[in-house]
Amino acid sequence: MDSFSALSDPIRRSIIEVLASTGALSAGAIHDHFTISAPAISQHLKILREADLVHVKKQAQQRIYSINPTAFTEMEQWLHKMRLFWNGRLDTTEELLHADDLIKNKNLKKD
Amino acid sequence: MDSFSALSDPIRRSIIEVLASTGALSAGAIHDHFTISAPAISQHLKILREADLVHVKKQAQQRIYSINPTAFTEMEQWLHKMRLFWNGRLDTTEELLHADDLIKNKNLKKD
DNA sequence: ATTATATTTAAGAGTTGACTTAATTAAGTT
DNA sequence: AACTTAATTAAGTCAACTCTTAAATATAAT
Repeated sequence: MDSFSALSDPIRRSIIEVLASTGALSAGAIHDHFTISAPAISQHLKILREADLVHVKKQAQQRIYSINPTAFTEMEQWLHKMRLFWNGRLDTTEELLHADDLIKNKNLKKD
Repeated sequence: MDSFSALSDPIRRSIIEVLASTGALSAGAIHDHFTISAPAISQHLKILREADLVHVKKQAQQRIYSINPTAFTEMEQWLHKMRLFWNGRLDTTEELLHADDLIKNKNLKKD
C-alpha cells in the first residue's frame, strides 16, 4: 500500500497525529485513544507499517510505534511537483512524465 | 470525499498530473490519456470535482477541467503540521487537536 | 507450570470503491 | 427534424476495505 492510500483513512491519519504529538507509543497506548477494537487498531498499524510510515521496536510484549518522517516525503514531493506546475515553473509534459517515476499506472496511455 | 481519499486512487492522481501539465482539458481529452472507459473517467472526475480539487466550465457539449490549486492546501497543511511536530516545533497535544479542525473522527476518544 | 498481559492473526460480515455496458441528457450539425 | 458528438447517469458485478469476535502467539509475573 502506497502512502497516499495508507493516509486516506481518517483513523490512520489520527494515529499519525497521535504519534506525532507524543513521539512514541505502544499499540495499546495508541488503542486507548480510540473507540474501535484493538484488532482494528492493529490492522491499521500494519498498513502504516507496510507503507513504511511508522517504525516499530519490540519491548517485552509491547510494540512501540513511532513515525518515520522520511516516508512522508513521497506525498510532499508529489504535492510540491504539482504546485510547481500550476505555478508555471515547469512547462513540458516531458518534464512531468519522465523527470521522475511518480506515474506507474498501467491504465495511462503511452504518448 | 475528502482530498486525501480523492487522491488515494492512482488514476485520479494521474488525471491531476495530466491537468497540471496541460492546464485545462475536456473530459474527452483527459480520457484520451487512459485506457479505461469514458464513464470510468467521468466517475473519477466527479470525485475530483466533489473534493473540489478541480474546476469545470461548460463549453458547448464539452466540460473543460482544470486544477483548483487552493484545494491542495488541506493536504499540504496536514503534512506541514505533522512535520512541525516531529521537528519538535510544537509540543502539546492540545495544539494539535485544537489548533485546527483536521481531526473530525468519531472514533477518536475525547481526552 | 500456570496465569496474566500485550498484540497479532484468522475468519467472517457488511460496506465501499472501481470498473463494465447500456441508457440518458445536452448541444451542435446537416 | 434527424443525426452526431460529448459527457454523464444507471445498473450490476467483483474486488478491496474495515470492522467484529474468537483464536493464537509471545513475553512477563506468580
